[in-house]
Amino acid sequence: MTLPDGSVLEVPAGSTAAQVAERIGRRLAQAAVAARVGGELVDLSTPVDQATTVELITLDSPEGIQILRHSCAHVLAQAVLRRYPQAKLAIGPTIEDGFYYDIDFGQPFSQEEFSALEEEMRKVIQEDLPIHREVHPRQEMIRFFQERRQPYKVEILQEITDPTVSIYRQGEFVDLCRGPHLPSTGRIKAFALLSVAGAYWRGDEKRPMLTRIYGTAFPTAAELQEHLRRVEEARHRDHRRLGRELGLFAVSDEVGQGLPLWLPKGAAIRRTLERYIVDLELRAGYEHVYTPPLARTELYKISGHWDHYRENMYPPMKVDDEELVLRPMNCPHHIMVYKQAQHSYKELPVRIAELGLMHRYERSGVLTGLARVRGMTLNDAHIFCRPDQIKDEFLRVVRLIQQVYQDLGFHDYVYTLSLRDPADTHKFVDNPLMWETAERVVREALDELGVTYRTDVGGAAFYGPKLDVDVKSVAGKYETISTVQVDFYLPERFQLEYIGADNQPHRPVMIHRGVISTMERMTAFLIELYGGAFPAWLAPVQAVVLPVADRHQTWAQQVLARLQAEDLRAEVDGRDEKLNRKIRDAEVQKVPFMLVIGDREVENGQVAVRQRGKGDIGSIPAATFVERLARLVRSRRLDLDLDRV
RNA sequence: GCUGGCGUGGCUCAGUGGUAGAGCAGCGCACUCGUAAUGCGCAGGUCGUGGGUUCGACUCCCACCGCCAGCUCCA
Repeated sequence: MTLPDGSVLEVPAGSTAAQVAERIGRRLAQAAVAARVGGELVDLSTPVDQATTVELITLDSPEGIQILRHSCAHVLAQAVLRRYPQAKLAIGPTIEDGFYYDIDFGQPFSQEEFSALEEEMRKVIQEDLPIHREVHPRQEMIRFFQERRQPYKVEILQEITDPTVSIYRQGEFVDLCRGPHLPSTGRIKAFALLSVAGAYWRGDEKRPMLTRIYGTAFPTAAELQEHLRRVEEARHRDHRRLGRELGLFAVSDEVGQGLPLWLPKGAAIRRTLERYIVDLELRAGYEHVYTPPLARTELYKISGHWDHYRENMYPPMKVDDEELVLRPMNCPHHIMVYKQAQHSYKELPVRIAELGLMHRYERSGVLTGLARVRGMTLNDAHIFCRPDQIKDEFLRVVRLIQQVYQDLGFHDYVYTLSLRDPADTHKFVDNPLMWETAERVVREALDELGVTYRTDVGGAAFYGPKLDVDVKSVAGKYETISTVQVDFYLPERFQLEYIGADNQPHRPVMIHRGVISTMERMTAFLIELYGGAFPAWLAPVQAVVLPVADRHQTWAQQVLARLQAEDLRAEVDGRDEKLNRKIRDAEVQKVPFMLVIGDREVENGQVAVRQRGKGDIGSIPAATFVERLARLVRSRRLDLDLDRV
C-alpha cells in the first residue's frame, strides 16, 4: 500500500490500520486515532490490506479532533444513560469547536447536573472501554433499538435505506453511528460540558423539544483551557457589552424590546457610515430618496407581502378611513417613486436608494442587542432596469460591495447564491420560466466576476434568486451582510413599465440590493470586529485632549476648537483628575489619540500625542497633528499610523 | 414562540425566612498633578412586576415582564 509520503509498505494479509501504524512506528501507533483509506475515514481496527493508500489520522489533524469529540459525545450519552436509564437519545454530532447530544430526558434537565454528569464521564474514560464497530442488518437494529426503548434511533433507522448499518459499542453502551471512533474511551484527555439548551427533534417546531447538551474536547488540558479562555475573551467583544461600556447604544424596557436607542457616540458611528455609503452610492449613480415608514395596507396587498410576510409585520392601525401598517421593507415605496413618471428605455437603469426605516415583528427569542432588532434602517436600493441590463447591474452591485468591504476592513467573506426549490410552489412564486431566466443571468454575472460561490437550493426570496454575501465575524460565524436579489415579480404586480425603442411599453426588472445591511446590524458587526477599537474614521471620538493641570485648560480648548474646525470628533477631558487617570479612561474608551497638554506644549503650541494601544509618540505642533489626523480620517485607513498619511 | 438559566442602586457583583452590602460610576471637599485608576466624605435600592404561603418574604410557591444560551424563524 502507499503512504502519504509516497513510500510503499508491504503488510501481511488481514492487517488492520492499527497494525500498519505499528509497522511505521511506535509513536505513530500511539498517536493514531483513525485512518483514511482510499479517501474514507475508518477505525484503526479496520482491515486495510487491500487498500491502495493509507493515511493515519492523529489528534494533530482537524479530522482527528472531530473523531475525539464525536467519541466524547458517545461518552456523554453513556454517562447520561447510566444516570438516567429512561433517557432517550436522539443525535450527537460534532460541531465547530465541540459537540452536542440531543436527549429526551422526559423531565427538566438543568446545568446544575453537569458536575455529576462530568464525574460519570470521567469514570467511563477511566474504565478505558474499547470502542468496537459492528455491522448488522438494518431490520435487526430496528428491533434492537426498539427493545432498548430508543425511539429516536428507531426513527433514524427507518429512514435509512441501506440494508446494513453500523453501531458502536463501548462497555454496556451501544449507539447507532457511522463512525469512525477512537479505539477506546481512555483516549479522551480533556473535555468539558458547556451549556444546555432546548432543541426541537429534527429541528421541527412541531416535534418534541429535546435537551441539547453542548460540550467540547481537546487533545490536551492546556488546549481546552486555551479554548475556554478564548470563549471568555469573545465575551468582552460582545457588542452588547461594548455598546454599554462605550456608551454607544441602549435598549430600554420602557421603549420596548428590539427598539434600540442610539446614544451620541453610537450615533456618531452610524452617521459616519451613513454619510459614507450615501456618498458612495451617489457617485455610483444611485438617486437617494426619503419615503415614510408607514403605508396603507393596500400597498402590501399589491406587493404580495401581505400574503407572504404578514407574520413578520406589525398589525395594521386604523386612522380615519385608512388602514396603515409599519413597513417591513422599502420596495413598494421605491416602486411608487419609480411610478411617478414615465420612463424611457434610454434613462434606465433607474437606481432608487434610501436609508429606509422599517419595522419587523421578530419573535422575542431572536432579539439580540443591535444585531437583531424590530426597528431598523436598511441601506436599501432598488434598481429598475431592462432585462438586457440585469447582468451589468448585478456586476456593478457586487463590485460596490467589494469596495465597501475593503474600506470597512472585511477580508473573509463568502458568496451564497440562493435558488428556489422547484418542488415548493407554496413558498416560491410559481413561474418556472421567470426563475430559470433569473438564475441563468445571475450565474453568468458571477462567472464573469470570477468569484466562487456556493448555492443554496430553497433559500431564495419568494420573488427571485438572490446572492448573499456572508462576512466572517470575530466569533467565527458567517453573517449575512449584503444581498442582491433579482425580481421579475414585483414589476408585474405593480404593472411597471418603460417605453422601449419600439414606442411600446415594456416591463422592467427590479434588483433589490443591500450593501451595508441595516445600520443596526452593521454597527453591531463593526463593534465586534474591532472590539470597540475602531479605526480613526469610524471612531466616535477620534481624539481626546488631556490638560495636565487647570492652567492648561485654555490651550486645550483651543486645540479642541482646531480639531472641530476640521470636522474631527474630539473632546477635552477637563476633569479634576490626574493625567494617569485620564489616560486610563481614554484607553478604556478606546479613543485613537490622546493629546496631552502641559507646560511645554502650551509654551510651544504643541500637543504630546499618545496613540491608543501604543503609548507616547512624541510632541508635534497642534496644527500638524490636526492636519495629519484629518488626512488619516479622510483616507479611511484602518491603522493609526500618523506618519504614513 | 419553545427549552434551560438569570433578574439585588447607573454598572459589576456579594448576601440571607427576622431592620439590605461592596467596588466602580455620581455628588462634595482637598490635592494642580507629565503617559493606564489621588485621598477623604456624602448620597443612592418598594431586591423586575403582580399575586400567594407565613407572625414575618429580597429569600419559598404561582403568573407575568425582561435579559442570557440555544432551538425555530428570517424577503
